[in-house]
Amino acid sequence: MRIVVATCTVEYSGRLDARLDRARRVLMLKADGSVLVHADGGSYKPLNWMSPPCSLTVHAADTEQQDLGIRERWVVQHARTDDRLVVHIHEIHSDTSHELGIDPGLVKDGVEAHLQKLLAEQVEILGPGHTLVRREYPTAIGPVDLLVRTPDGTTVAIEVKRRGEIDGVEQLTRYLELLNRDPLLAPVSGVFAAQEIKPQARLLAEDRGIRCVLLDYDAMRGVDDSRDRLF
Amino acid sequence: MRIVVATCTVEYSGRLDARLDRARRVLMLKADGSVLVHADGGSYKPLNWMSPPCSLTVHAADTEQQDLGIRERWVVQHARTDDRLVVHIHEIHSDTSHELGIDPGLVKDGVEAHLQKLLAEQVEILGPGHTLVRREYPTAIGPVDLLVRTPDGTTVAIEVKRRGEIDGVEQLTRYLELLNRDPLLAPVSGVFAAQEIKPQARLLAEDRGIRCVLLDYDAMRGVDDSRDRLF
DNA sequence: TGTTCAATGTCGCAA
DNA sequence: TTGCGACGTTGAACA
Repeated sequence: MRIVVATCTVEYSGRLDARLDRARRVLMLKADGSVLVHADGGSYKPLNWMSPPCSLTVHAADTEQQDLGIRERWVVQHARTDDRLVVHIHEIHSDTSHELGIDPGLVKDGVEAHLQKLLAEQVEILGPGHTLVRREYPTAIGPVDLLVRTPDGTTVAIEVKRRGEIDGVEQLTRYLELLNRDPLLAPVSGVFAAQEIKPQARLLAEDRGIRCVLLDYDAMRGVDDSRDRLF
Repeated sequence: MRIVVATCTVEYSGRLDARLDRARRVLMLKADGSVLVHADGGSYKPLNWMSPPCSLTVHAADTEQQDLGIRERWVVQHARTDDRLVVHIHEIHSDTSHELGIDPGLVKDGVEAHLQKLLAEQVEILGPGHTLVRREYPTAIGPVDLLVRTPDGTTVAIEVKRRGEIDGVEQLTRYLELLNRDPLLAPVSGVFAAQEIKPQARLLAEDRGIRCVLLDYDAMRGVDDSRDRLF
């Protein structure tokens, strides 16, 4: 990893054209050839960047560029697409390199897949006597998260989300429309299950006869843990 | 902007829980308090981070932590939410600070708006005798990209996208539903026009009687260029 | 390799 | 502030 603090201008062309006027910035050059241009603010997203696979070539400035105060011209070319980043180096304030080695990587807990798995195992959260038909029930427009049967034999399609918003309700609505065309399944009702449900999503869901269920991840995980201890 | 190269472990808790085991990484501390944890690979996204507004407090390691080889404990707390990032510093390899000033920011030039403009000018792409009613035709739920009339007088609502996905079909469906309530316009048919249409989006569109049209951006731009030369 | 869907998405605009 | 759509989305899982 090489880190350069430099006064520079940057041009990107590829999926769009964009440019950064002259200013002091941090350039992060990673071992895989990728380049990040960061300012002292904004979020984690760089102002501009090139993703791997790509390669950096450094050119000395020609006379005309030198007259403009440019010392070097860095061209970062993507390996497969015609995306290209050009950095004009006016002045280098710092230039250091560091060996980092391979990172062990991020370990995550609490994503949607976990929620879905836990709910599949604790399907009685939806109501007494509910049984799981299957997870990821396939349809022509994609898999339904969970398909469940109630004690009276009704089929229920369940959409699981971490955060329930309108697009999740739309998604479930599409599934329900499709599933209800199947005479072997119909009538299929819907449940929108999430850790958090936005008011507008709840409104839309209930307007369409879809039941909303709030999930308590910690409690569900607690049940899961205690089962682990039992068996 | 402070840049620290350190051997560290990192823990995040907030919208989910995540942890990074001990390794050498780059920590970028921005002027607004935000922190980025970068490895020597991946893309522009950090392994872990905290977005502003947030604040960093540094604690000396207690005896137990010192025994584990930890020298400092950095706590980055988000100002409004309970998102928190904890960095355990085992060893600092480099620690530098740089004044960058305020960045003039990125100047962009978009593509999607251009596609819409080109199609408005070349509306015959949709079929012979088609004429433009107007671009950005206003409705209660937002403007329709293009409204067009066929030779037999039928009205057509067109949604233009660079990449046609399910969201775009949903959007057009909502417009069509609304437009078809207007007795002066109805019946209004729909066209989903994009440089690229995903199979599932095409399936959904056609199921709803919406025609799909692939746009050739380069060809359309070519026509535009040759017109520029003519007139 | 291509497609689909989640994401600590982030970002920007408008009501 | 919230909602909504676009993004050079990125990233991962799966066919």
